[in-house]
Amino acid sequence: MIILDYRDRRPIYEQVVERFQELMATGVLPQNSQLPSVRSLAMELSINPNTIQRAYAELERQGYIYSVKGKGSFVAENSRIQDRERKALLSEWRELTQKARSLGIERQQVQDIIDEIYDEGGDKHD
Amino acid sequence: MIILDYRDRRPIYEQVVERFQELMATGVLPQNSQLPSVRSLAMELSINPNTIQRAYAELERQGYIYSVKGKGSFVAENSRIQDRERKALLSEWRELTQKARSLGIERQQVQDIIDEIYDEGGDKHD
DNA sequence: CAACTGTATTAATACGTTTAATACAGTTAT
DNA sequence: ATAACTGTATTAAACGTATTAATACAGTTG
Repeated sequence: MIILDYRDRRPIYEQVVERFQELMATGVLPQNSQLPSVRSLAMELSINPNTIQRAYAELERQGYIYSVKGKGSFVAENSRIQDRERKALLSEWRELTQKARSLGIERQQVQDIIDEIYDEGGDKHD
Repeated sequence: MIILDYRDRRPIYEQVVERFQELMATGVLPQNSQLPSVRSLAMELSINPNTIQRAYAELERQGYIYSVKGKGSFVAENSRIQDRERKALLSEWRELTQKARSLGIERQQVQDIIDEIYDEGGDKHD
């Protein structure tokens, strides 16, 4: 479920945060479903529990999960999460598109990529 | 010309590298034009010359500039630079677009942003 | 020769991440 | 109640990297 990339320069806890955000945004982790415990996930990834602790604390701070002492950590209300993720991504996407234009990339070129991705592209929708 | 963002978590030398790449890719710094000297730029940004030295070394390693002892540092052949920048950006753009689709963002929505940017958008072309 | 250029090197400092080792608090099943 | 889970908090050490500092050397230019 979680894969660490040690060549990635970003800290581990941040990779964990981002990965869980993806899993929640895509619905793989449904609302109120339980995350692995701090200690078990640390064991599984062969890292220190404190690092997972930090990742979970960050996820909770951002409203992605809620934690209950003695019980565990759970996915927060999903609709909000997906909405937030989409907005963040679209904002990033807009920036990058503007940069593309400023670099003189033709409209047709980005158009082709969109067609490619949205026509045949990866996984099916319902 | 160069602005440092100390809230940015990336190292200073990397910000300098990226900023110069932009200036070269957009043609603000034409081929063979001279970059500010290591010491003068360090002075201007109120940072250590070694940091600029590192940024320039990285730019040279990546083929963006060439340096001549006693003379200065200069922008390398520009066509290659712009080509490389475009390819790098398009690759990043494709990835982000795929992520958008996987998050369930509609084709029309990204289409609208493209239209917005490429129709009215920022600066004029020739 | 003076005043610029780039380049190299060594040391010290600072900072953030991660680990380690605990401890405490709440839940659950036996 | 006790063992075995959960989350949470804290302190210290280790480690890597970025940055600064202080030089030194080499080449160019007027």
